[in-house]
Amino acid sequence: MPEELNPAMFDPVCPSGAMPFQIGDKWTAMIVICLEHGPRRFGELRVPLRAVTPKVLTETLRAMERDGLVTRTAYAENPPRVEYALTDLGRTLLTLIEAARQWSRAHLPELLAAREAHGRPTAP
Amino acid sequence: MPEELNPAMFDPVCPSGAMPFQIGDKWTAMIVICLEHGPRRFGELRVPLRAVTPKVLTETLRAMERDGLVTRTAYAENPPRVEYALTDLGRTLLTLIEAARQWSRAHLPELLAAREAHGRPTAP
DNA sequence: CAGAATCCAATAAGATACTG
DNA sequence: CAGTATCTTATTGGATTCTG
Repeated sequence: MPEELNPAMFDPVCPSGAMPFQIGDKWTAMIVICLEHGPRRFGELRVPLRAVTPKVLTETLRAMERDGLVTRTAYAENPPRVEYALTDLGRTLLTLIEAARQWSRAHLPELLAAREAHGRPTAP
Repeated sequence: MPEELNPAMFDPVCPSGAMPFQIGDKWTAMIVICLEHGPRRFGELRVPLRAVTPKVLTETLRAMERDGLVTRTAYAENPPRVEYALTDLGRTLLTLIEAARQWSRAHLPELLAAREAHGRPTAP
């Protein structure tokens, strides 16, 4: 069973917002990363993804389920418990995410520098 | 000097719209691919990208220029001529694009099948 | 706990027309 | 040719509130 998710996993210092690519929609890649080491409950995902409203998180998870990237398992308990897990297909995205991360480590600083340099001349 | 760009390069049969990832904004990856084998003029890019309005194409190219992905060279001629070319940084995106294409070849059919299967039960 | 329902704001993008 | 200028629309995402 996996450890608890680090609340600061996707903090602003993590430049995921500046990356020039996106897997699925805005939160898909982060969800995949959260599920990498085992299933997670809805509330668990909300910890590192506290910037996402439950509505959007639900929408994203439903879309991922529809695309065969995650499974949703609801246990008939009280209080309710729902677990999300990566499918084999969803797991294949990890390779791509890792490639994106490697690109970022290697080249994102250069991109951001270029953005800075071009941002200044047009700034008021 | 490169051949002319194939107008059908990104036709609807090309599932780029269904891919669960995106490099830059909507048209960035296609522009990178168009520039892979050498510089291209604005009008040349409009051939395979005829679904893009000049406004959006300009915006995308400007953003890419700002991020150091392409260079823009305007020749003081009449009629005017402008050429866009990949920078070294822009060229590094080709690796990532190729990774995305490989993922698609390997797994996109499965994703689309899952989407089909889940789409039917909820359809009215 | 795991969401559903409703409403709203921001952004992206397309249509259209015009110009140095 | 290579854009610019407006305008309008569509899509996302977020805020807020409520519930089985």
